[in-house]
Amino acid sequence: MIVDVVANARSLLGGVLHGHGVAVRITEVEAYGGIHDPASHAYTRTARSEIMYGDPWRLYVYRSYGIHLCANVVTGPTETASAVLIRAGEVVEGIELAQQRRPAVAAVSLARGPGNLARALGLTLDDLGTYLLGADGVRLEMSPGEPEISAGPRVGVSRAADVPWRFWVTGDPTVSSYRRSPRA
DNA sequence: TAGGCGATGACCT
DNA sequence: GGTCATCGCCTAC
Repeated sequence: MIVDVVANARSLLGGVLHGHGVAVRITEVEAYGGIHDPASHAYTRTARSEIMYGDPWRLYVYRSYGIHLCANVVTGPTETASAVLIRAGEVVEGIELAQQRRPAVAAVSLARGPGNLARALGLTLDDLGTYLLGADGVRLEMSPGEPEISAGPRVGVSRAADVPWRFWVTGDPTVSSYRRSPRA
């Protein structure tokens, strides 16, 4: 199960996430091992994390620091609450719309960082629970091959801060920079 | 029921 | 590179 979420996180790199009129090629992700991972929201089962215990390939959107939204793919299997946080991507469709949502930002930074990515895609809490392999709304298009991948510790987590479950496309300019939690 | 604290980003130096 | 805004959620009374 832990191995699965890591494999799923890696396989999401290079895939394309379609939002509301904007699509991004995923360049950076983090794996969260659900009930076995102290850094995961699902480590303790609450109303907020309930969605992650359900069926896989659903969208988990949560609010961070009161303002930002972050997007996760629930990867299952059911009851393990494994999920993959989408941290960054490259806008490949609907650049004009993304720039409209994020004025005065360089193209390479449009979807750099989880909060920025969610904003570029136009995600809201209404998208919570969307089935990502469906035909409508927010959807995920898997990539056939795997790009060259680098790994490192996850950004901003205070627990399990040294677990190298952050994966990114090697050398890609849209990948966000590493910042360790001050409490780790 | 109240207090503390983020899976962050923007802005300032 | 460092600091701070900001508020919903979780945990402990």
